[in-house]
Amino acid sequence: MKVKSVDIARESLADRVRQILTDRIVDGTYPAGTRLVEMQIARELNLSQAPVREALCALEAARFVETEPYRGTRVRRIGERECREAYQVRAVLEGLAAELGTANLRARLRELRAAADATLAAAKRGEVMRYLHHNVRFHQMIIEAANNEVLRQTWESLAFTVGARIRASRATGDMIAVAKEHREIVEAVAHGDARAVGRLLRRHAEVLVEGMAEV
Amino acid sequence: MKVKSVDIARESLADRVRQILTDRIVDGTYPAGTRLVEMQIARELNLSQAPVREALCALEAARFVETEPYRGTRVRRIGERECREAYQVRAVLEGLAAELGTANLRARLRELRAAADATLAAAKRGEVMRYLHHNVRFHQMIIEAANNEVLRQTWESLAFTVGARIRASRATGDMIAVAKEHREIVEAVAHGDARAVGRLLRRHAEVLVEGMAEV
DNA sequence: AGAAAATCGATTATCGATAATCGAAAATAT
DNA sequence: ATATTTTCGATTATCGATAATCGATTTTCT
Repeated sequence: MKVKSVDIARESLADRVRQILTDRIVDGTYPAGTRLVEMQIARELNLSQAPVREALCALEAARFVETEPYRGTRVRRIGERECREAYQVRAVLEGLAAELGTANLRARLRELRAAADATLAAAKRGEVMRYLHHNVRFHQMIIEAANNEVLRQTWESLAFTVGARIRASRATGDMIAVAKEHREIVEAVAHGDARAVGRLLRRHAEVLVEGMAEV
Repeated sequence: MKVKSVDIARESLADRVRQILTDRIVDGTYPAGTRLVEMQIARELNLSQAPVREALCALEAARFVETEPYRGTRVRRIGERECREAYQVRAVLEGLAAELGTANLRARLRELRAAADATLAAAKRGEVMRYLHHNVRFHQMIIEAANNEVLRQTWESLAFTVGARIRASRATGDMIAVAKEHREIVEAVAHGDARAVGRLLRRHAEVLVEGMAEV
């Protein structure tokens, strides 16, 4: 009988490689522009080129990296323009989410308000990472309330574009102002005013776009 | 001096495979649920497993197919619900495009109107394929006018979900009604009324959702 | 010296073969 | 006869090696 080492591996090697590379890109170990050389990574992780290549293929699809034929793969660089564009798209997606999901959201009002409060609290204390965490959570709740899987995935596909830029720019400028807007949004949800929620979310994203500095 | 044969092959094998498989999925050669066996395809095209596998990876990312570890890949089946969801998302994307791009669009009003007219003409003659073609073209023009690359790509990523369902359901019900709405939209563009264009487009997509029958 | 051509090292793209895994069918046990 | 285990064929996942291509460097020619 074969004993599976510890069976931590229910996933394929390629999946694990993908996860590792994703982490490194997100946490800044591989900054924008870094070349990802297949055999280098393969040797480091003690495996062959194939699973690495597959992981890179997935990362390219998620637009984390760019690949040119015979020229290799590098971590994608996200410009101010692209980030602005992504914010505009996200804004309407969240606006839609609001109109679809305000009713559901109202049922979980307590939770939503908690997220908003946590965001504000972190902002006031200047705890950037915590602030970002709760901020994401707040928006995520809104998206999930819409109960529209296509919407959720589409929204998530923009997360990297937006997130990378935020981290890069350290644009934590007016965290407090942003967090306060969350409370406004919570109030609109409490009143069940879907249109208002949508409008606030769209404006919310627009403000963030304005507040973005060039790097 | 090197003469590049005819440079028909500037793309990798994997790219070509991807194109071939995409075509077959879109044109119905591989209906939903069809298994895509790597070595089978490789033998048919006289190449090894690797490029086929890479192509499948790309198709999975585009959500044309689904892959389960050690269980293979099959053409994705798109349900009524998912299609409805995709339409809702598309609707707000086009609404955004309208508000961003109505000014640009106005400059190309003649072209837009031509597309709308062609759609209506095809609808009246019952030429389904031509109708679909011009219909897509019309919406594409609106998206492109917005001059927002993230928006364009996001919109395009929904094309399969929506298109597959349309072909499957043969839901050509009220082509004429749809085409007539296009003319309304053209008029709003002519007046430069971005808000109205946005509203019309959102309603436009909603109507299509209603008109969708279960298969 | 300066431009064109040949060479070279590094890396990707592809190949052919093997290992791992799955589902179903066959064999065995109760 | 039914339930459990074993075997088997098919297919995916991974490997190691080779071919193709690229950019830079060196060489050659004028």
